[in-house]
Amino acid sequence: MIKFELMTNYSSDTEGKILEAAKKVFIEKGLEGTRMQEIANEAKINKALLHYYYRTKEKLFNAVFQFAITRFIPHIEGIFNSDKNFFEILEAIIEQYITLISKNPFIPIFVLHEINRHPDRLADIIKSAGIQPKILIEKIEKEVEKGTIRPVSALNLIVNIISLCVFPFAARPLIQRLLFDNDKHAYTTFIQSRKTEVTSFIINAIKI
Amino acid sequence: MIKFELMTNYSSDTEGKILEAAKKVFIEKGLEGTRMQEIANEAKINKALLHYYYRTKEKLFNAVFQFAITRFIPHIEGIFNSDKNFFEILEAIIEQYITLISKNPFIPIFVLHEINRHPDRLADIIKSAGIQPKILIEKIEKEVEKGTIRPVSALNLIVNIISLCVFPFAARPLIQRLLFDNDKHAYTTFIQSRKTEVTSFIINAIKI
DNA sequence: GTCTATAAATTGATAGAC
DNA sequence: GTCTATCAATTTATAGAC
Repeated sequence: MIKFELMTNYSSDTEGKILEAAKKVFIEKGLEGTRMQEIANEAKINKALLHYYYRTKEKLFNAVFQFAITRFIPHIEGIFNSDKNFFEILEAIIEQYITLISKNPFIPIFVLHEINRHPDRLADIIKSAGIQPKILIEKIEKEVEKGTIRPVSALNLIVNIISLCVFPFAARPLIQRLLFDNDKHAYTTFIQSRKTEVTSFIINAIKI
Repeated sequence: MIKFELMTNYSSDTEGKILEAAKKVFIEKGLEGTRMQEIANEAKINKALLHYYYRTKEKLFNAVFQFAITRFIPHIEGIFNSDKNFFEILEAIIEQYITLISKNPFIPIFVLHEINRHPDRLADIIKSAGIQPKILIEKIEKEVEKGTIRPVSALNLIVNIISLCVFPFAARPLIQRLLFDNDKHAYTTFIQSRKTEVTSFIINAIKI
């Protein structure tokens, strides 16, 4: 019989409970806004037990931060291996990315805040994550050469795509209050509508 | 002779030094990441003097937060009173907004983080700031009726404009490292290029 | 592994002299 | 108004029993 530890990939159930609790609290409140006691409460264990599994607050935070980065940076490798054309690839990336962040809506503001506080933390993670923006840049420049899209700056286009996908999550309180009279459901519906709205906006901006 | 207090609009020079120091530290490190001692050092005064002018950390923070909000929300009233057409208005808004934030590049991530931590702080400030998104919404919808621009969703267009202007500042460490090999100057040049890049991107996206 | 109790360090805020 | 000294509360981290 398969043990629970193997299924969850944690070496113990308690360790898993701690990490899940830490994710919830750290991502919502940030490194300096989080109290170890609150994580312990969330995990329904004792505070001393946190330090038994993760010796310091810093180490526990690093585990959460690494997780958050993987949810923040879009995974687009698989999409290029399909037989889609450039516009269909764009559509797939945007749809997947907004869907991903919808499931972790606090990730953007958490990551943005923490990398501004400690930019050095990024250096190591970027290497281990193996991010390759060059592939996407070349893809865009090739489309420009082919004449499929306008002669846009590849870097600007990439930043535009990510901006349009991510920013509405980071600015949720502002958008919800100013544009939707603090109506939570209206905001959520709006976000979902952007999967197609952002796609058509970008395609109109770059198509010949 | 005009006194220094009148010129700076502070009731004393010390009060001004404190507020300037508080802006610098709070905006860079956030409410919970800031130590009163650090503000005192920055202002080159004693810690007790902070509490003499602003009784609590919270009150000092509120003063900084209110300032930050005024630098974060674009001021577009004047632009509508000119004889510009819709595309020229768009261009002016984007150019002014990116210029404004370039002068206060840490404001976006500060404001976004703090309004996520304490969304209730927004309610009061929004009222006193007198922001009117309805004017812009109606302006966009009128252009759609006239047939000047595509039938876009006004709310999505507004969010798109702000996203494209603000996000690159909030994500600076990520963009600078991933796309510019951590070259500070390359990033700055890129940001300036966006004044025209974002404008033409949006115009292409919405023009008939 | 898990707990209670407590140490040790940090930090917001105040008292009181000048 | 400005300072030194200190309080009081919070919070990370550890010691030690079970």
